[in-house]
Amino acid sequence: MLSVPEAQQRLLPEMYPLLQSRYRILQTVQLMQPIGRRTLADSLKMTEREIRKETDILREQGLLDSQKSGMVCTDDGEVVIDKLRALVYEWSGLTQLAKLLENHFDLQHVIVVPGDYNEDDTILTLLGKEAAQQFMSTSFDGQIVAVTGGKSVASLAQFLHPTDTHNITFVAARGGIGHEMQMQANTLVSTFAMQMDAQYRTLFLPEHLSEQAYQAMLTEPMVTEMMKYYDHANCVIHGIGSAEEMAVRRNSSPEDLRILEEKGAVSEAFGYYFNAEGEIVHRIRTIGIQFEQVRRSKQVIAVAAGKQKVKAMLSYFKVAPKQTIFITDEVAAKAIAESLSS
Amino acid sequence: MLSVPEAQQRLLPEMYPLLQSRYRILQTVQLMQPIGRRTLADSLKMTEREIRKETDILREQGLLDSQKSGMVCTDDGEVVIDKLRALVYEWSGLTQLAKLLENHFDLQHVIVVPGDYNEDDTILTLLGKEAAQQFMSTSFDGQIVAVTGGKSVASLAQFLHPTDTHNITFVAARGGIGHEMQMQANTLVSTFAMQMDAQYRTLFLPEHLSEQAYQAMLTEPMVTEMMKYYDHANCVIHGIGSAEEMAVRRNSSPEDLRILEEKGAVSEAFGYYFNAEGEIVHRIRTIGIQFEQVRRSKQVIAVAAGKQKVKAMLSYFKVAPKQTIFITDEVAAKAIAESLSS
DNA sequence: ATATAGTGGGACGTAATATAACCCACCACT
DNA sequence: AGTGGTGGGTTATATTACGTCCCACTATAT
Repeated sequence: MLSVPEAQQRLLPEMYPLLQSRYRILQTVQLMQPIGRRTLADSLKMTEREIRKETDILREQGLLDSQKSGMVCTDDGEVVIDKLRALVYEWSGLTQLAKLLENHFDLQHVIVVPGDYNEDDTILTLLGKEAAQQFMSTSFDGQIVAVTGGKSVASLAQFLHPTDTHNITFVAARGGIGHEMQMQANTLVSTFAMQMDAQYRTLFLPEHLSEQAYQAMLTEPMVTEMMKYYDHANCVIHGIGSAEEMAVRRNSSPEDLRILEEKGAVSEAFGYYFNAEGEIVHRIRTIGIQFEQVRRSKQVIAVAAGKQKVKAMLSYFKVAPKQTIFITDEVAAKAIAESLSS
Repeated sequence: MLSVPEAQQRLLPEMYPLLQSRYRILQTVQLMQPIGRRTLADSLKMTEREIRKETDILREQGLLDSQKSGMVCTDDGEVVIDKLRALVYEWSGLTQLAKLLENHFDLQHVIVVPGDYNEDDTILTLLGKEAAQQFMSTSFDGQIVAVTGGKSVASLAQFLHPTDTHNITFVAARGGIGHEMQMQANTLVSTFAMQMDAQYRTLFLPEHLSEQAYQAMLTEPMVTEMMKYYDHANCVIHGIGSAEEMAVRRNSSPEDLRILEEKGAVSEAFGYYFNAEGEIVHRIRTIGIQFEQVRRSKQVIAVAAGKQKVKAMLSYFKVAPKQTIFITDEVAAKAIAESLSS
């Protein structure tokens, strides 16, 4: 039997793509407000005219407001976005995709965000929004949150805000001093903490330690303190990297690169490298959270998107903790689904 | 707070008239199938091109099928029509209109069908469909149904079909031999009975009897039998006429016409004439069901539509039995609502 | 058997609309 | 004070929608 929305879609087939595109526009305005026509058109890979036509209608409907500084989403607009999210995701097959991944990888929850991470600038923002929402909706007093680096994890920052929970502590999941300060764990924990009026602990350490230096560090007070935090972490927020990409970004030694290639490393997460079968084949020699500690954590939020990371995801999720909440984009999810069915 | 359909409508305001017109087309095809583009266009007062565009889409969606003899509604199409009826009526404000009349006239149920009885040929069919549905859904074994004449009542015929109830008897609510055989009570009861595999009783009598003839008739066996039926009628299906119209159609005597005008007759139902206050001011002198017998009937179905009958409706419903189910068209309902608010 | 009214599909010139690419005055930052 | 981004306006052009016929066919009624 047909449901009413199905019947409606049957009678008005052209409604579906229209709704989807208009929803996307309104959603993007909400995320990037205030924003102008041209910037919006660039961001969504649409023509200025198309944007103009749709925004005119949205403005007429009172979902959008045009100010001197650009277009902003009205309160009504936000309500509409919230109300229709489930419907749009359902129609786009995103819910089904999510369920598929959820079952296959045996994860707690999977959220698939519409669009292509590589094509659309707003996807990263969407990922962050969903992830932040997931995190905040389950946060509790005295929570200890381990956070890794990376663009995906960084995307949460703008959506974190103080909740009625207190005494949350963000800790950098790994020590490190890198080039891209903006994306580093140490930077992120301080940003996150600031957004949420919470505490944070950083760990500034060289990325690659010699065996002696490593052993020496283990007894340092600041390190033992961090280890204690790692042991009591209630939540881990992390990204998933493709092995090559990560190794290059960390400008690993030629020796390390050789080892990684030799051992068939495909994915990386919290300093561990996994091969295609999900086995740990290497670990960055630095202070950081242990995989076992991640496994014991009550909640794990994994954020990763983009087609280029599909292989890495397929590898890592062979061993990922079951309590993981995974947030990704449509393109990656579809690619995963395809590789599973073939 | 906004509901999902409301939010949808907010985001896609142009969807509403489109849905409405497309629904109307599909509905009309169902009622008049097989039907061609041009006939359909004439019937709906639309251009052929518009009909063509919409039917092309409907055909593509598998809701319609084009045969040599014309377009027909597929099974899927009928399902879609059923599923969306409530939604379309709701959006058109028909449900609200119906509730308004229901409350004001204190009736059991009011159904308002979209469109203008005078403009659109399909409205009569729609009225009949709804009325027939109401009747059949409440029919029971051994039911005695009194039926009057008129186009509105006749419209039920094509939608009546055998149900799992037995021993239904249709009886002509009034005796009569008129010109328009197709619309006469005697003709209708036989048609209704044939459609439903039921019994029927007719009463062929002159319309206007002299006092002596009337008194003589009362003792006739066929008349007394009918009287007994009237007394046990469980259901009355009738139309509502405007007084002038009816009097003319029945080519009443100049004397009667004078009396009617003098007494301010506005509406007519089962041979009774009512003035604007709903008081009985006249009665056709012929054998027929008594108003008191109608009042005692378990169910009363009144069918009447068209702007020209609004005054009559306003008059009759001042005294209509509370168990009446009233089926009318949008234009009439709106006119009534307006006259109530002013 | 034949006439006729009605059918779906096709075609075409025209009218209406959408489109892309600008310009402009203005504002908020830097 | 400069500069990049903003919404609004405009215009020639491309595209689509539209109304209106024509055609071959068929089912029904005469």
